[in-house]
Amino acid sequence: MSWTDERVALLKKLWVEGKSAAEIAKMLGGGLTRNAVIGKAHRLKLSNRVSPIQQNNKKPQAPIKVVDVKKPAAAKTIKNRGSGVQMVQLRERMCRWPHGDPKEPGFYFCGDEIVPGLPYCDEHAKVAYQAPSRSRILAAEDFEREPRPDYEDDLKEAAG
DNA sequence: CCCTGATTCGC
DNA sequence: GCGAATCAGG
Repeated sequence: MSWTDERVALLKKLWVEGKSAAEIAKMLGGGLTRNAVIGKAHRLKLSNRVSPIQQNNKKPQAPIKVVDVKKPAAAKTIKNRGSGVQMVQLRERMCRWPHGDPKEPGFYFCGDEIVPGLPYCDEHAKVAYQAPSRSRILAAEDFEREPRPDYEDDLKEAAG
């Protein structure tokens, strides 16, 4: 793949919209890497997007104030694990165990490494799946044989 | 360790 | 011109 007019146009558009280089690379496809995108953006002199590092000038989007995320005692009650992550930085492999009220500014997720197949880290998985019913044990054995991404039912069941 | 953009430099 | 490697920072 090369930089056709269309792809350059799309690059410009997305870049200006504030998408990250990695995101743009994926959207453009063709096996482009974020480096390629950045490099191209550079040559196009699109670099007016202030990198997070150079100076922390005004960002184009919402400033997402990280309001003083003090780790509540509850966080350490379970264990001193989980660095505590904001929703925006939550990744696929991060524990989704919530801390605090989602309506409150200091809300965050555990963020620790998850147990494969579960939305939680090992510690929180224990809490979430306490005293498993017989059916759950069977289900658990199931995704030990094969990873099962659709754990939504378990979430509902555990919550309810 | 996950991420961000910036820069360099051989191709 | 291109982009991987590297750098510098969150």
